[in-house]
Amino acid sequence: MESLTTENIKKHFIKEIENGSISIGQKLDSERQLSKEFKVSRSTIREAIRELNALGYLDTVNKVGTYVCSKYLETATDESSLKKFIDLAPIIDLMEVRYILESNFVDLAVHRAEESDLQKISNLVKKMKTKNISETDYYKYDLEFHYLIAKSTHNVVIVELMKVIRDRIQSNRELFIESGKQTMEKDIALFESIVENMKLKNVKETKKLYDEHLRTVTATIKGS
Amino acid sequence: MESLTTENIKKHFIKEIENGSISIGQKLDSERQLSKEFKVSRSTIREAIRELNALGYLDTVNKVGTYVCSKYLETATDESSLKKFIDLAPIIDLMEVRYILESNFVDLAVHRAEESDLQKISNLVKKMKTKNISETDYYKYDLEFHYLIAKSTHNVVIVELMKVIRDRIQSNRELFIESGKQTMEKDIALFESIVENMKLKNVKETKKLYDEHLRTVTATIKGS
DNA sequence: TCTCTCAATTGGTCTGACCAGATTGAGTAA
DNA sequence: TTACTCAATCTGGTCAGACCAATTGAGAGA
Repeated sequence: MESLTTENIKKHFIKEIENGSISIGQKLDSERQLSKEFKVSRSTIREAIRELNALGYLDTVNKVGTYVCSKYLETATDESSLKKFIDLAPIIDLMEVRYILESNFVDLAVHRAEESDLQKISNLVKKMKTKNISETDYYKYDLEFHYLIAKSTHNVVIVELMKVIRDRIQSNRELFIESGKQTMEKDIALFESIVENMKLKNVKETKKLYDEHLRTVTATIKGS
Repeated sequence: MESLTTENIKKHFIKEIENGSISIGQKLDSERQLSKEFKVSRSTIREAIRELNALGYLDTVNKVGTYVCSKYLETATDESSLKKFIDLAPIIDLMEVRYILESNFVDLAVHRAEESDLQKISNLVKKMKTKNISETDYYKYDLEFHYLIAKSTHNVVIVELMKVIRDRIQSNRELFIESGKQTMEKDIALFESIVENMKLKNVKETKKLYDEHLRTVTATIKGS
């Protein structure tokens, strides 16, 4: 048998992961173990794992182990892929997509929201209410609210898209019009209603309220 | 000075490349040389280089050297970065997003479709009609149809998303159920009506027809 | 049964070595 | 001077064995 190269090992794992032989979240054997199994040195294994990390297939945790990436999005995203694309896209086009996505995934969110999701959203809204927050802070919380709703869909594509869209908006804050205290308070009340309706699994009402808020938000791009 | 980690080295090079301190095509020092410069072991340097290769920043040629990747700038803007993300996403999640997008951007498409867009769509439908095409070919044409509709929105984010979604579906064809001659013919008739209604700028009817087709399409994922 | 302790395990890094192909430059032949 | 040859050198790829610090899990002790 010919000896294996880093490239061979890499391809082997990609194949295994893509056809499902290794399932998402599964922990791989340790590097030392793998080097025995493949009869190569630990460095060869490590270099293959490094690449697969960069490619988003694996996620290695220091002193713990290497896992098939369930949250590959986080790793694959922040350096290269999706973010770069979103960051370069015209903000108008992006907001259009955002509106389409958000106004349509809200019902998925209601259906699939777990207790923990609702809890997080509740806590966020509470934070917005109790403190006399600044508009800048409010802005962040607002985006976070939308992101948490996205997370409740438990659809990784939606989550990841919303994450990078959120980041893009945050870093282009100057393009958006300030909300003003009045809108802020009105929105927070809206958030409360939304959470309550989500808890009651009241899809229709949640959707209506969410859409109302969305229209406010997306109408605040300067000059459009 | 604290000692450098693979992560540090990686970030260092990314920064240098992105701000242009290292120019494209330039050859890096040898691994042994770099390990001296950064005062780390060669393995650390190698692992950083491995990642940067996977991320598309560097290109290493066996026994020759490592070069700053000329492909880097190209890939940053085009779809390949996005592609990586889409290709890794669970197909179910992706189809959900696809459905949300498509069923909602169709009205944008009707509004914004230019003469040339309509022409292209027309031609495609004609091709599907006249020839006695195989199911495999039909499959491609179908995806192309959806893609052309997306293009008519003139929203680059939508176009890019649909492009990579289309490619992903095409390469995972086995996951979808064959349509059968009957569905095929029915669909082609549907396509014709859609084009005609687009030409008439009849948003409501187009949307209705398109949605009808979409439901057929997205219901054909095996085991869902 | 529960808590705490500690040794085994894990990934990250280091050193130093060998291989085989690529590069280069000095010396030879024209 | 010019063209060619070929060996010394350099390169990335791989290997073996070592140490570190954080994590983890099983066994000791309550």
